[in-house]
Amino acid sequence: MATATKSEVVLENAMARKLLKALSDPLRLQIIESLSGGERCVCDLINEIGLAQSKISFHLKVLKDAGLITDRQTGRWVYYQLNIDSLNSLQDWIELLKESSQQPSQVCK
Amino acid sequence: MATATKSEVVLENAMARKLLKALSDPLRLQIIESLSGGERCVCDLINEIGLAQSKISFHLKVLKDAGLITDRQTGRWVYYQLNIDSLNSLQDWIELLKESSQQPSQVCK
DNA sequence: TCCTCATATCAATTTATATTGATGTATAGA
DNA sequence: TCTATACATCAATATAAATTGATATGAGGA
Repeated sequence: MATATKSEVVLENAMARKLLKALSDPLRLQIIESLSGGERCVCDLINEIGLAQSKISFHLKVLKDAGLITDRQTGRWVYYQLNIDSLNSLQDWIELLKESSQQPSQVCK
Repeated sequence: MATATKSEVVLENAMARKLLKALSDPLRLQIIESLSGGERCVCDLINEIGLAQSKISFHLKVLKDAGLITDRQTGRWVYYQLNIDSLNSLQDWIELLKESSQQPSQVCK
């Protein structure tokens, strides 16, 4: 059983909000799923996904701002990688949701 | 270590897409977080969240269509509850993402 | 049957988000 | 220093999603 304090829960919620927002776009999910195979440079992502460079770049920024991915530059290339910590946070948040969610309601009348 | 086949992964992705989209709205998250305390009727949600009934109703529908919540009617009241299965699917999807994501990239040149 | 209450739905509008095509910036090599 | 390449950013536009206020549905009680 998880033992998060109230303020931890609030923090988790704020973080989950950002992460889920970033994950709500199909193209961003494609990027995420591609990165789930390991680190990739932007040029590879563009080839793999086959869409405009500015589009990919825009969505990479959204994902990065949300903390879902990290980047590292080497020469002219920028490599992106999934940020495992953010994925763990999301899993934790879901775990907390599940905890007491099966309790029956008060009856309305 | 998870052992999903390729087609299972594709299915997980399609499902994750729907769930994440539904979870991307702040008001829907509020509803979800409220339901994480247990089943609630719409009237309680409206009081708790303090927003227009049509708004709450609209977002409940989105969540229900995505499979995140289930409903049950009793008389004039409708009770909503989190669907644990959907939360489990989401956790599984995240788990798969994490699996080989830390592999280094091929070097570009 | 008529009225009220709980909830759902709808059309019009507003707001948020993504796309496009062009331009900017930094790096590396000639 | 000139050019090409990799990537980021921007302004304009297009698209999608949420909000609003009104109306509809359907259950229960008088």
